[in-house]
Amino acid sequence: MPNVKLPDGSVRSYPGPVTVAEIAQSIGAGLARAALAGKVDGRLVDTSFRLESDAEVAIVTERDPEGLEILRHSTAHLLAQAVKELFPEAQVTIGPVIENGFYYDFSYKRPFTPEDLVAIEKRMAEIAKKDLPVERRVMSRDEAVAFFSSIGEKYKAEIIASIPEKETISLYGQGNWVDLCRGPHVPSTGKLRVFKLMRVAGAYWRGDSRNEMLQRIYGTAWAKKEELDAHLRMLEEAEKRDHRRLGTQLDLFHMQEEAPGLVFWHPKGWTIWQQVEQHMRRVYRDNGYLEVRGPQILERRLWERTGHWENFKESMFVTASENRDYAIKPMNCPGHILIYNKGVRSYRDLPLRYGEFGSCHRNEPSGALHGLMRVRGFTQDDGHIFCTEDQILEECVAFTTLLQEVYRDFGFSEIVYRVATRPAKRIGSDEAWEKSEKALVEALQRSSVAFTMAAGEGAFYGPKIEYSLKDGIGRVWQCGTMQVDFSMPGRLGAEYVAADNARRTPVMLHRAIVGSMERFIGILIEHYAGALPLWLAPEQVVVMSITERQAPYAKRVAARLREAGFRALADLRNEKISYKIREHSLQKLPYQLVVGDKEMQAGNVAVRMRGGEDLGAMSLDAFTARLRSEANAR
RNA sequence: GCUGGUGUAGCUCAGCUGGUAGAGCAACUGAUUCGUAAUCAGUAGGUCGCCCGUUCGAGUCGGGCCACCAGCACCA
Repeated sequence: MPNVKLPDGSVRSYPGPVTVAEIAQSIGAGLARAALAGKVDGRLVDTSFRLESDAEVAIVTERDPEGLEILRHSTAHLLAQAVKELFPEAQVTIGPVIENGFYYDFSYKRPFTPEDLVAIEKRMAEIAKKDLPVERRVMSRDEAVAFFSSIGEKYKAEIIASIPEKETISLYGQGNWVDLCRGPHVPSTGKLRVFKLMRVAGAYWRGDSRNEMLQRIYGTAWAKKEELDAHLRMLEEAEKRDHRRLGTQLDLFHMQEEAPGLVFWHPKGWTIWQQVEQHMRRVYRDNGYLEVRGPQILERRLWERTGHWENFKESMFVTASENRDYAIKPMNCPGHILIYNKGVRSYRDLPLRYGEFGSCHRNEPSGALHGLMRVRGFTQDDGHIFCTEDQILEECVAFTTLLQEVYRDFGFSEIVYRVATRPAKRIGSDEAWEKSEKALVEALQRSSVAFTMAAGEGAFYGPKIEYSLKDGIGRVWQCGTMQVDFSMPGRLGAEYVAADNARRTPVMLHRAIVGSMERFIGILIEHYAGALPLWLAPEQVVVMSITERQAPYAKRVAARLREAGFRALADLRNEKISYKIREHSLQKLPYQLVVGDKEMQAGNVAVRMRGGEDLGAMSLDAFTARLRSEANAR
């Protein structure tokens, strides 16, 4: 006689064992219809789940986040069923839920085409309409392996065979289609109404590039049609913000075949770069960093000593001269150690902080290249802090604070923190790893921020904190990093004289805030959809004459703005004012000044802001004061 | 690197079954001198990604390569 406690605190008693569906029905017919699953004592179950004893029960509907996930998961099954009906020879593998949707991987003799997708989606809708009941059953592991082998699903059999022997396996069936699955699932296919297949792409079996490549079909699924439409609109919006597209439209940079993965910065793009670089240079200066500059090319033997040759020689650009081999630097730290090594360092000099806008080249695989986001030639705001073990914590805390300030300057308020720990392929002692991982964790705890652990994702020479920022449309970009390195200073012979006059090896901290300048500018472009804030905008003000009569005045106004330190230009073309406004609006200039006879006579400018707001006429001094305060505010 | 797709004027794109290229915008010239998101007219602009092949003839068909796009793998 189970007593069921509902989320509102009320308790209902049932005469005997009762299913989640029956509980929903007893509460109301509407809830019974909406029920997708149940939550019994915090555990998600099917609506067919039968309670034998007292429990806390919640009915999960599409309004719950878990409900949406179940909907998506069941839609992945629906996809697999449709594919098997249309292409019986296809083999199923896995079909998990991902952000905004799901995918399912298939093995098939040929790739699926866009036309196939249309047919599959149609079949999915047909199956959903039949409202087939979804039924769960359990088997022992060996039975399940035998079952999937018997129906020719060798990938499924392989997955199940890797599950521990004792576990029971749940299967879900709808119509004449059965899949291995932990569940839960919706009670019937009729619950699946709002979905859309998005694309096909290759994906390796079990995520390993040595394995066979499968066909992955991506889809999206939602509770309501309006949500799907909103999602599709968001994708369109993201496409409009694409930095590659805006880079062309706003004439910021370009890339071309002769230099894959390398950037040609145009005058306007380079102006943005300079704003970012000058800002970061101020950050170095104001926080105890000394700016340095190392050479682009260093001898191969040096990279052998650092361990990079062994780990990354495939992705280093190499060159030779006379009898010696060189590599174009893929990172700046060895150069900084060589600078450190010139001269005897005392413990009194530590922490010693070097910063460089270091230009690096890495021969990234062709398939990885992506606009400014993944390039072969990039520039890091790379800093290295030489310190003692006792100073690590303090430096990490200070760096985290600094990074938060810089991200705020650039307009990013949300930061995601992760600590990446020792990978399988690594150098250095376990004690050193232990100690440095601890220091990173403690630094974040001291900074009072929430963080997650990423086991095995550290660099080969040390663990790291990864700092990611969230952009204007919610995407997360990893930019900043703080890495402890107990190995490289020793490998390159760095040392300092301690208080007891002994020679010790310093710890090196690798740190970056914006990371790659190229990528960060790409992120800025997308974050602001090209409409950069005043201090970053490549062109800040345009002065537009209405007729030729105001040309000399417009020129003078633009010149005075430039003298005041702003990036101003004059548009004196013989075009209608509305034409000029349209052009400069498309170029996303923050301010447009209209000067006609009225303004010229009064010595004023008529101010139009980006977005169309008309601020009316004001004196040039008043306008300059406004610009100054806006630019300083960041 | 792997799977699939794409590559035509500065940009966006059209060009059916092979018969030596077309539009809009931009550019240039002229007219217009105009008050808050496109004035009118004219002109010029292309080794159709590159190489090889099939053919009387290739932007179009076949092969190879390159680059880009999506995803996977990778990312010191």
